[in-house]
Amino acid sequence: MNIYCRDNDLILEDVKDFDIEDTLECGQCFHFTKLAEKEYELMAFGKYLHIRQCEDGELSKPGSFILYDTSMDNFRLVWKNYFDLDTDYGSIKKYLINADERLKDVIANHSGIRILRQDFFETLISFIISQNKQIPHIKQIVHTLSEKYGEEIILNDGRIVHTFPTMDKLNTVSEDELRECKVGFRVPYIRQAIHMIDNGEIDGEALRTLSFYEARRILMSIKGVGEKVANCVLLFGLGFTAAFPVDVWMKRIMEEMYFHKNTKKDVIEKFAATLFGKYAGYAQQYLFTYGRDMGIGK
DNA sequence: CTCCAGGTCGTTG
DNA sequence: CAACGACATGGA
Repeated sequence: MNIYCRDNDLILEDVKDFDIEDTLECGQCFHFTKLAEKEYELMAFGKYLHIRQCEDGELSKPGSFILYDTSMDNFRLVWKNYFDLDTDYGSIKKYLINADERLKDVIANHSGIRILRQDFFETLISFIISQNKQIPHIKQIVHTLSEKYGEEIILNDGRIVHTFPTMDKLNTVSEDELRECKVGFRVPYIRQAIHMIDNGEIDGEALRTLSFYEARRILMSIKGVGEKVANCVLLFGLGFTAAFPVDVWMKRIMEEMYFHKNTKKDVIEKFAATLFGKYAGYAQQYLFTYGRDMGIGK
């Protein structure tokens, strides 16, 4: 990967295994807006990013991206890690294809997916909201929460965008105010999660140092956080790449590919842990997107 | 109008 | 343990 500045923009060239659309649209994050083909704006870690993936041939090398109005410091501090750009996806793909040859086609379908390394708090709240909701609804609620309680960022053109609210800010929001954001029956879940973080029972940085199962056990002590939501938080918000969230889609896909019969979620999860090991989380995201694309299971 | 959504909880068999 | 309805809200 080559990096250089051009005016106020940052140019990335020769980035392997990265497609901005694959990565943002695969259901792992919710706080972004599509501006045009392969062009997005997004907020994370209190920062705003306008990014465009170049057409092949537009710049001297393929796999090029323009990060508008972004400094090298900002990139190194936030976006490099957010997009997981230090991870070699080539070797991960080899590992997964070695585990099961059929993953070759599954990965080829959306080979530019990367597992975003997102903020713990935002991931936790977003996936508590996600239960029994469709992705567009989740995005809508995350945007509403941000507009009401996030920090303002004033862009160069004068437009105002909002970051996802901090834990301290959401901690001051009443039940009724939360309900106005359309989170419905999840209000007490969100409030309990915030409370447990506020009083120190839950600490994102501390969770990172624990074993996968220990960290998950603690996350699931939050009412409203079950195995699936906990696994999403572990994978997308805490860097546990072995986590394998099994939702309705994954259940259908795994049943179709491996079990050929109705199978319980925890059985599927154990099977995936055995087959895909430390990279189960990556496999999950390739499989999820593949299955959704193919419309597996109606 | 009915059904269901990147689920989880509490209650019954 | 396994099965099942409830839960807010919005879109098909």
